[in-house]
Amino acid sequence: MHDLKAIRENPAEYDKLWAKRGLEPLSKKIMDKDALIRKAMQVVQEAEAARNKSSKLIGQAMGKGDKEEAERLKAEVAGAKNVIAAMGVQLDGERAELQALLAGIPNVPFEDVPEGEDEDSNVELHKHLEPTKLDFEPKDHADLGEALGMMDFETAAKMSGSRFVVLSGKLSRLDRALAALMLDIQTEENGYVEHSPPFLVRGEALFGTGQLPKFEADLYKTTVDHYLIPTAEVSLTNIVRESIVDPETLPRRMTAHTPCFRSEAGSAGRDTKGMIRQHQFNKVELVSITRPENSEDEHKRMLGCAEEVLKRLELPYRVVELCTGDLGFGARRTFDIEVWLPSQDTYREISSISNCGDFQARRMNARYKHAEKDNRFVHTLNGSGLAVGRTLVAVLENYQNEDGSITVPTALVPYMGGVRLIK
RNA sequence: GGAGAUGUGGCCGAGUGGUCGAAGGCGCUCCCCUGCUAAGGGAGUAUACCUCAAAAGGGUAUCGAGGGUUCGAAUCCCUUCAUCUCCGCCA
Repeated sequence: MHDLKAIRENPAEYDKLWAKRGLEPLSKKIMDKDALIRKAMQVVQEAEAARNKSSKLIGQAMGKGDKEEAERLKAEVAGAKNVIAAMGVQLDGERAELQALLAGIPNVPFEDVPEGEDEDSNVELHKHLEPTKLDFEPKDHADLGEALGMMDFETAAKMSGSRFVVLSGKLSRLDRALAALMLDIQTEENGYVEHSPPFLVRGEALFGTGQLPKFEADLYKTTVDHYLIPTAEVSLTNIVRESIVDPETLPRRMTAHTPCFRSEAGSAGRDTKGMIRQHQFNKVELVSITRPENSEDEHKRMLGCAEEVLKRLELPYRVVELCTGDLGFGARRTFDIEVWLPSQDTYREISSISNCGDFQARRMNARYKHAEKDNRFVHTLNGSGLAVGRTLVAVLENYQNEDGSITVPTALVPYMGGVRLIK
C-alpha cells in the first residue's frame, strides 16, 4: 500500500518508478480521486458539525421543557442529515474506488534496481562453485526418485491429481533432514527464532502481505473463508500486524518450516514433470522486521543466511538481482538464489529474498515507536531459507551416481541417521 | 457443535439515550512544597483524518469491528470477531 501523502508531494517520482515496472502513470488518477474525496469530506464534516451543534441545543431545550424549540431544531437538523446521507454515500463510493486502485498498485523499486522488462535483464551478482560435472548422462530427479522407488507421482495423482507427490523411505527422511539442517542453521547461527504458525489464515492477513486482492487465483480457499498459506511469509509477517513494536526488539528475525499451498493458476504446461512446481511443498521461511534505515543491510544479511544452506550442502548456485520488470508485487528489491540442476543444464530458482520496505507494514498497520508520539511503519523482509522440495531436487541431481544411487552430502549425514548413500 | 457471560483511554474501572473523548483510581510527564524516608498540592497525559503556508486554532471520526434505529448512541437493535465458563466431541 502506498502513502497518499507521499504521492501527493511527489507524484512525478512515483510515476517514474512505476514506469520502471512497466506501469502507466497513475499519480494523476490517484490525486484527482483524492481531491474529490477531500472536498466531499469537508462538506460532510461541516454538515456533521451543524447536526451535532443543533442536537446539543435540542438536548438543552428538552431539559428546559421547551418542546416547541426542540421541534424547530429537529426540522433544522433534517436538512443537515440529508446532506450527510447523500454526500456520505458518494464519499464511501469514492473512497472504495481509491482504496481498490491503491491496493492493486505494486511497490516501487529502489532507485538502483537494474531496469528491464523481464528475467532476461536480471543481473548476476556472484556464483559459488562450478556447475557439477558428471561423467555420465545426468538423470533428472523424477527419474532418479522413481527408480529408487521413493518418489511416486502416479499414486499421488490418484488421490490428489497432478502436481503432487508421495515421497517415502530415505527420500522422505531426506526431506526432513534438509528442513532440520536449514532450521538449525537459521536458528543456531543466524539468530532467527523458530515459529510454528497457522497454515490457514484470513483474507486480511493475505491483504497485509500483498497476495490479496490481486492474486486470489493463485490461492486455495477453504469453505469457511480461510486460505491455505502460499508461503510462511504470510503467517510470520502478520505476527506484527496491527501492533506497535518495541524498537529495542528490532531487527526481529523469525523462521518457520511449513507446507506451502499454491494453486498455480495459469502455469499449466510449465514444469509439469517432477517436483519443481507442486501444489504443495515445504519451505523454511525467513522474515525480518526492521527499522527503515536498516532494511537494506538486513536484506544483504538475509541473502547470506540463505546462501549458507547451499554452501553447507556444497551445491553450485548463483545469485541474481531481479530487474524492475521481474519484481514481485510487494518488493522494492529482490535477490534470487538459483541452484544448478544438471538435468536441465541450467540454474533454477531455489530462493527469493525481498525487501518490501514499508509496503506490507502499511497494509497491515505494523509500526514501531520511533520517538515519543512518533510511531512509524516498520520495514519487512522475507526470503526462503530454503525451499525444501527444490533443495531435495538439487541434492538428488547433483549428488547422483551413475547407478542411480544418491550420495548424501556430508552436512546431511548426521541428519540422515548416518546414512551416506541412498539406493 | 450447544448454553451463557464479557469486550470502555497505557492499565484498572464507572457509565443503560442528551452538555461523554468519556467519572474515579493507578501509572507516566512537568511544576510547587517538604527535602532523610514516606507523604502532600497543582497542571498535563489517545489516535487518525480534514482545514490552515506553518504554528496556534477550528472541525470530523473512533468506547472490539461493521451495519441499523434516533434530532442525538459507549448506552437500544442486528451481524461479526475475540476472550472466559459449562456441556458435547476429538488428535
